[in-house]
Parts: sequence; C-alpha cells; structure tokens
Amino acid sequence: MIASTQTNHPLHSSVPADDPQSRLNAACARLREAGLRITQPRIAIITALLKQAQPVSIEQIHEELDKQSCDLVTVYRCLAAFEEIGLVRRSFFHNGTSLYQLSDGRSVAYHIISKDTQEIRNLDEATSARLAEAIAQVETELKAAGYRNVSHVLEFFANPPVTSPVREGLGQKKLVAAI
Amino acid sequence: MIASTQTNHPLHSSVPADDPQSRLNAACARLREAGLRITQPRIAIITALLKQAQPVSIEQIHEELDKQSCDLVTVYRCLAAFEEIGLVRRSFFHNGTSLYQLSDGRSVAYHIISKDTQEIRNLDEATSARLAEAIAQVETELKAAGYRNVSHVLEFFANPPVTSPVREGLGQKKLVAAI
DNA sequence: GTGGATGCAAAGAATTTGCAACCAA
DNA sequence: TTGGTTGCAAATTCTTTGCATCCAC
Repeated sequence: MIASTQTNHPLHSSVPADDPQSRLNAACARLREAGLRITQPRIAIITALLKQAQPVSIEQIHEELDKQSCDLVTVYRCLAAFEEIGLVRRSFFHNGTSLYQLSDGRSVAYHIISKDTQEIRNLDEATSARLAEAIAQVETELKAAGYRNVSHVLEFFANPPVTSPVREGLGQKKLVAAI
Repeated sequence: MIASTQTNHPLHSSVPADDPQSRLNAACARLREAGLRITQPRIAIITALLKQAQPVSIEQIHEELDKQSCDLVTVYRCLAAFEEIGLVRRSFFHNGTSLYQLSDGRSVAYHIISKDTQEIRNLDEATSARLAEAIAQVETELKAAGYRNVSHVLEFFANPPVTSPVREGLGQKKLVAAI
C-alpha cells in the first residue's frame, strides 16, 4: 500500500528522460519559454528540487543550497515564479508552511503526512494512479465547463503505524510542528 | 457540474437534523463527550460555523462574531480544539491561511477555489460523492495498514469562467490574495 | 472549589516588500 | 544597454505563548 521507496518507471512517464541533466535542461527550457531568465540561483534551486522525491519546504531548499549560493528571499521569489508557470506544484501546507515539488510531467504521487512527525511518505503508485484518474476526470469536466488553469491539492494526514520505517534522506528537521 | 447553490438532501445525510438548533445541540454533545466545556465563545463560534456553506477563515469567523463576543486568540484556540476532536475539518489553505468548516457528518463537498478572487464554489454532489468514495477507499486501506486518525484535504484551484455567477453571502473580503 | 477557558499583551515564524546593485539576454 | 533578478533590511501577516483572571462543571 505504501511505497517506501520511489521506484522509477520510465514506462509510466510519457515525457522526460530520467537523468538530472536532461531534467534540468527541460526545466530551463520552460523558464525560457515563459520569458524568465536562467540565473545561477534558479539553476541551483531547480537542481535542489531535482534531488527530492518528496515535496520540500522553502527552508529545506535553502539549506540544500549550501547557504551562500542564494538568499532565502530569492528562493521565495523563484518558487513563486516557478509555480506561476507551472514548473513546480505547491504541494501542501501544514502548520502553515508550503511545500514544493518539481512538476515536470512525470506521474503524480500523493502523500501521507504524519500528524506527529511531519514525516512524508508516498502512496504506492497504483493507488496514486487510481486517485489521479478520478481527479483528472473531474478536472476535465471543469475545463469543459470553462474553468481554466485547473489544479488541485490532495494530501492525506495520519498517524503512521508504530513500527514505522523512518524515511531516509533530507528530513523534517526544519518542519517543526506548530500545533 | 458545479452546484452554485447548496441543496439539502436529507436523504443523503445519515446523521443529523437540518435545523440550526439541533445541529448546535449535536455539536455541544460532541464537546461534552470529548470532555470540553460548553462556553459562550464556543457556542458563538459553532453558531457562526453553522451559517457557513463553505469553509471560512479564522478571521472571517471572528468577524461574524460581532467583535466583542470573543477574542481572536480564542477563535484560534477553539478551532484547534474542535479540529482535534473532529468537530471541524481544516479544509484547505491558500496564501497560507487555514479555512475551517463544521464536520457534523453530513456529506462532504469538495471545493473549487478561484485563483483570482478566492471565491469558493462547491462541486456538485454527485462529483463530490464520487471523489469521496475513491478517497474513502484509500483511507480504509490506510487504516487497515495501521494508520490512525486518517484524514485528507482535497481542493481544486482554477480560474472560473468569465460569466461566473458570484457567490453570495459572507465573502472573500478578508481572504486577501497574497501571491 | 478547581481545572479548563479566556483575554490581553507580547513573542515567534513564515512570507512579503522596498530599493539599490547586478547581470542575462 | 536594459529590464528582469538578486540581496539585504525592514515590514507584514498569521499564529502561538505566558500568565493572571474567570467561569463551567
């Protein structure tokens, strides 16, 4: 039910190649198309996002960026710009914090956020795909009804089983629970 | 596709009567069960929530409360408490603000939030029900897998058609767009 | 009577804004 | 060259906390 590891199924993603370099290139192309400039901070931010399998907070991204490479404010501004052109999805908020993830056309994965620890896990692919299909259908209907720029947010919240395998990788340090 | 008016289908809601008084009573009962006290501010807050067909922000609730009846901080604290016992659902956030709605067992309605105006509309019942079913299935699986306190947030964002009928009632004044 | 609830003031955290300097196109 | 970007500092906004007082049970 819960995919603890992110498996890559090139078969599933209709769009881009999987290696970081081409994904970065694709992202830069989208910036250019949108009339945005390719700057050092932006490359660094996109590169940081490429490493993430889960949505991450702005703070986390900034920390990834070896501090000096750009200002926190720049991360805010870049992510806002990226979101505007659909390069990233603002995935969810909890305790009032936004999390972001690259949206480069590969399949959506929905998440379970631990109510206690803010740990994030992916739903397994099959389940995510099933939900994505139901939601896509609604979005199609909305578009047919004249809505534009249709998007959505779906997150699950829960207390994970006690025997929970802890997620590895860059973590929840900065995701302090507020409630 | 989009239900502009909130239709009441007693047939659908297995639980409570529709008149405000019994809904208030039911809510109070739930407070009592949870060991929370029935106070004047809490009654006022619940009453304000009862009037809403859509999720509302804490600010909005506070404004509904003819100012003097309780402090903003109290609204925060009460809603946190209500959320804890499942009396309200924290429905979604946008521009970082949480919105709340009473969750008294009547059917869920998912929402479309206008990206421009923050106007909120309900999906029609059939569509909401279809989504709710797909999601309930996932939640059931999660519970079976040992997850507890499973909940979710699903929101659609879009720019509504230009000929959009504007939603009446307590509104988006306080829902200032931040991005 | 007693512990939970409230109000007020103040602290904190996340995010935004103003503006001068900078650099990608 | 020039307007989009950035950095730094300061301002805002939303939310939480501390603590004395109050009131529901």
